[in-house]
Amino acid sequence: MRDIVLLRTALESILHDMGLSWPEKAVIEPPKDPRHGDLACNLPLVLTKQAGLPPRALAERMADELKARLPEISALEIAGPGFLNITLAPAFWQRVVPETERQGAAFGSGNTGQGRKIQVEFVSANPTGPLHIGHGRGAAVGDSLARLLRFAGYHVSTEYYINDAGRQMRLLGLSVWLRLRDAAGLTVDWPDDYYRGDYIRDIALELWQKSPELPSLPDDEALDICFEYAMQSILDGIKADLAAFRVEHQMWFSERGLVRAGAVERTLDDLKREGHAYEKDGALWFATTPYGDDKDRVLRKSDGSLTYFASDIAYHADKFQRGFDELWDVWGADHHGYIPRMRAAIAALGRNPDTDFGVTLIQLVNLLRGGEQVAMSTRSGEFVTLAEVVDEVGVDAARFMFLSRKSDNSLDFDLELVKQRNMDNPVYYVQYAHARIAALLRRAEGRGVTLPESCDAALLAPLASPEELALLRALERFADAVHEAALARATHGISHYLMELAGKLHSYYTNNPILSGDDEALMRARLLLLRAVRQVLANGLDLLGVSAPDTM
RNA sequence: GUCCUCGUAGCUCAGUUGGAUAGAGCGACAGCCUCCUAAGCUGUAGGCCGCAGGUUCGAUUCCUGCCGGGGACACCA
Repeated sequence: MRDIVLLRTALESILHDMGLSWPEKAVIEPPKDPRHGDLACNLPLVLTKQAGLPPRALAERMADELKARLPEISALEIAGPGFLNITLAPAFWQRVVPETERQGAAFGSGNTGQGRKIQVEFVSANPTGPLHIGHGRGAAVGDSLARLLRFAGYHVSTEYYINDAGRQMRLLGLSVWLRLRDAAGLTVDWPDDYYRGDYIRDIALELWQKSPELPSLPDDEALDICFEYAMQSILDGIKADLAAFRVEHQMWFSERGLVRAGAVERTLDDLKREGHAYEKDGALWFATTPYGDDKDRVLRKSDGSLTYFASDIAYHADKFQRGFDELWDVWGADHHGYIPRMRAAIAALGRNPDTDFGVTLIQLVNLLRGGEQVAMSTRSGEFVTLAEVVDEVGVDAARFMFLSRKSDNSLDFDLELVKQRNMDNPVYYVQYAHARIAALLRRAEGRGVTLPESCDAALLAPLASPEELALLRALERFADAVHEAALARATHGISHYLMELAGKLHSYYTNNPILSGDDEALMRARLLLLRAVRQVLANGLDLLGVSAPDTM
């Protein structure tokens, strides 16, 4: 980042002096092939036309000016018709090390968000059963997105929306009630769609023990008690599972609370008043088509009951009223078709759906065990819960697996593979890099080598080999990776960055004896470099919610 | 049927505001521990970036069509 800013500033000032301006198409970036130097800048044809010079002459003029103005440049070549390949001196790159020391855990953080208030809503699973592996993916993605955005200078709030007002929840109460009646030896008419999991029976038995009088109560009353108890019990389980998965929701928001406060009715009134809603066939419709939806959507059914969509609009209106600039929702991919109507709702609320609202879709997780599909269905009760998976493979491996792939691609999650401690499981590769450095620093300390809290340029001067410069450059790129990932509202770039940094570290570690050399100044410089690498690995892993162990 | 999305090495996937010779890991093959953690390193092989057009000085990237995988299309949540 520093390097690009440096070069860009210099180039702009040169162009300015020539009476030219920076063209849109000109890019400064690290070349894919390191042989082309640290930075490559292309000079588009537009520029040569403006300058009235042939491409080669312009490139030469720019090169001369750059060399005169930037003492940091150690090599500069003109490649092809319009490429300037620039190499910066080691001293420039070495400055990143004291920067990691100064900033510590904050190194890499930035001000991409400029304090923008963004709310990330994720998981929000109906509390009708324990979280399964698919919820786990959404949990990891949402939680890490929040960590990333916070790190990048956004003001982030995380929230779980509890859908406790709908039909599914009545069905949950009924399922528990029927289980309880069954256990009490009363007659039971099983509907087709009740919840069958063992946890329903457990809840029913637990409740019966606490309230032995329950089977003799009238249906309505008993149902209410069953529902309340079951939901609370399941929510407690969900909270515990999320906590164990290192996932934090700052706010738990109840749909029922929203409905009871009259917020849904108020929102419907507002929509009607603004001309967004109309009556047809005895139902209340929301005109979403003007905003690009396929068809208009029902808000209140002809039987008088509200749709989920109606309360969801009220919910999003409520969020905006709470002062958020942007709402970011993490949804299951089956909500794909729901996005256009939600965007329409956002627009009807007077907000910009392009900038103030966004959705991350979480594709399906195919849970496998040794290549065999594991069946999942909440209703039938045959599923592997998040808690079971975490128990089997660990939080780190599970989170890293979820976060190293784009979330809108389906993911094969093979329990046997994720348990393995090899490169099928990249989390260990990254963690191992961290642990190796920690071990090395411990050993150095044991030998009486003490490192200063903060180092100066002279101490780092010995770092000049290609591998060392590659590591320094990689450290420099961390902030860029954070910036880009934050703008993309996706964390997989961080995982890939960490894999790359760890790879460079392992290679360096294997090929360069750190402690056994006889050049003490070099040894100290290398230890300082590695300490900086460890800091960046730890910072990156923390964004993913993965631990950075000192020993493995 | 309509819309969305994906298609990159044998496998799992990165990469693209259009730029030089397209990357990583796994798997395969060949090497490296009397030495700082071998959960590691080094090297080799492996590619019409789905196909066909278009825009451009330049396309894996943008546009159109087609083929193939996945998904969404309720007065469900």
